Amino acid sequence: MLRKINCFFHFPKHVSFSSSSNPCTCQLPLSSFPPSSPYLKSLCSNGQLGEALLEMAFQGPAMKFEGYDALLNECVNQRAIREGQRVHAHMIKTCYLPPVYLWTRLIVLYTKCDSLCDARRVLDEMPERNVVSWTAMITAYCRKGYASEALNLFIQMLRSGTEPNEFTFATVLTSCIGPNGINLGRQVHSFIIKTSFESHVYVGSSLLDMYAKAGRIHEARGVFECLPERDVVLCTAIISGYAQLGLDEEALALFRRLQMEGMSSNYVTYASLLTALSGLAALDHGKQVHNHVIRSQLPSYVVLQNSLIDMYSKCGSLTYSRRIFDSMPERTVISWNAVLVAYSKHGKGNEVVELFELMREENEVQPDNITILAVLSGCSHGGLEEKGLEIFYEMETGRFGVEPEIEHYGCVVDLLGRAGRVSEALDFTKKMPFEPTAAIWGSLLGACRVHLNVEIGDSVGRRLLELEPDNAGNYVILSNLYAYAGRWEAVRALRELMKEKAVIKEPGRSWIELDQILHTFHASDRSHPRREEVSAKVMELSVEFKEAGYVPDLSCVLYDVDEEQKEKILLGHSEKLALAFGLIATPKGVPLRVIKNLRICVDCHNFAKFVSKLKGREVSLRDKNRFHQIVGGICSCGEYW
DNA sequence: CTAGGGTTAG
Repeated sequence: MLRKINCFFHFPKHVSFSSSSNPCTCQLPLSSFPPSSPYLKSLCSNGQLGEALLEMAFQGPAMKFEGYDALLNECVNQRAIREGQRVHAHMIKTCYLPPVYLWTRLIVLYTKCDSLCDARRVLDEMPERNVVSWTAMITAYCRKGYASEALNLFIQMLRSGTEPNEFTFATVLTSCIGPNGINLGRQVHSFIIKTSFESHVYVGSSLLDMYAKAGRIHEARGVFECLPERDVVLCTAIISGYAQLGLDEEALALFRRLQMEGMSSNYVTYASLLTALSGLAALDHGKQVHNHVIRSQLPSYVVLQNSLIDMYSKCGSLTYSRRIFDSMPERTVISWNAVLVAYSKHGKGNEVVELFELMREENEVQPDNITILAVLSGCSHGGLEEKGLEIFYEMETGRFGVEPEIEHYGCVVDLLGRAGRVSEALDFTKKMPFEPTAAIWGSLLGACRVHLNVEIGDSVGRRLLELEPDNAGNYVILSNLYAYAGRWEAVRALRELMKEKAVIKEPGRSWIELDQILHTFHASDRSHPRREEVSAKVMELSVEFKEAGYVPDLSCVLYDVDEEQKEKILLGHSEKLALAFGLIATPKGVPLRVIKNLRICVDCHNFAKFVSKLKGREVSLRDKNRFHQIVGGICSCGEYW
């Protein structure tokens, strides 16, 4: 209605203006009034999409490029798909022939409104396409995770003779992520070199990320070093590349170097850095990053807060972890998962269950498969097998909206095995709808070792060795079990088999952080400046502990040497070195926080209990899977890990 | 008009 009034107001003015240039205009019928593009544009820029659509209807076939452009622009801004469809329909009805630009705006509109089919239809039906139209569609497929559609379309684009540009390359490479995409990615890389886009930062970041995510970190680094220009995203990509591969020291070192060279950081950079610090359990560094984040008054980014939750928990500080979680103005499922995992790894089963109940009560975010995994493994580590089973059966009814996957079944096997219900666990693996993985057999074997079930352990262990002949850990556990049972012949046979298959054990490393320095120890590495002193201290402790009842567990040594040698090997284990160093280098009563890259061995676990009891230190040991919080000789793991 | 890096688990 408003428009009509306006129209009449404008009428006389318009006629007088037009008549001066073209005297015939005043006789034209009403429908051919020259349209008021500025008016339509102002409606659009005010966000009055409804009014603007009325104006469009009023103008009918007189609609011009500017009007459509303004309308589509605002539809994109508002993600207004229905309104956009009306504009689209109007073009068709009035036989308007849009230029490529407008067709492309339609594609963009549909992709931003998650209507990829509509977008694709436009692309297929428009009379001609340019690089932007193709790229917009490819980008949409990439973002939605439709990698093969994206790549097919890219190929179709090349066949059509359209030259890709830097936008196309930056986006299409994100669909070459993963082991299968790498070959195609290399081809795209050579194409990029041929077309001279290889020094473009956006293209470079994408390329780098592709190599990093395929585990080809040297190639990623090569791309990084060759780029003439660097920005935050590129620097973050290489740092997170290292961090995601567990190359935490490299990530940290590179961050330091780049920072000295003047790199700017943003919240993504910090999140990636925190991932590396979590891996290293570098609490002092982590706190420094946290302080920096607070001081620089960054807005509250959920992603960054999530990283902080994880960092504190993996550095052993559950309190801080929870504090971050509680202070967050908004949380995603990842925030909940991170804090659930935190409690789970610390063996706090009750807290896990409590928090999960709170999550369901608040009902702001829906649990996902990882949530349930964290809860189940929390119940397992926390000794709540009945509760865990209850939750698993509830999951099977579909109550959480998450379908049970093989990992969930694995948790139940772990749960039953840990509770000593080993044969039930074995039955469960037979009944579950998945083929058991090596991890599941491994957890069952662990249960057999702890509960000394040689019969099941024997058959499970054999299957496991067939399935995973290269994993040294399996040989160790099975050998432990045979040793407990006094089956020395079997121990020997296992050792032969290991030699035959040339299984290489990943070297065990342990470290401890003192004043922002990580002191790393390794059984056969003598590079630490105080290494001699540390070894002497271990010997001294061993003597002292033996008087108090410590008996070295020689079954932890797989080498075929005499007992004296075995004991010597045990005393060289990296965990003991790190503990001894902690005792030497910190004042009495200070808790010791030791991190190990592998599972901790039974003997070292025992040794640590003596440290806590006889030396009056709380010992926090983080191994590959979980935390061992040892106070007064009692460990939070309940002797099962 | 079209583009790159990120947090939980394993």
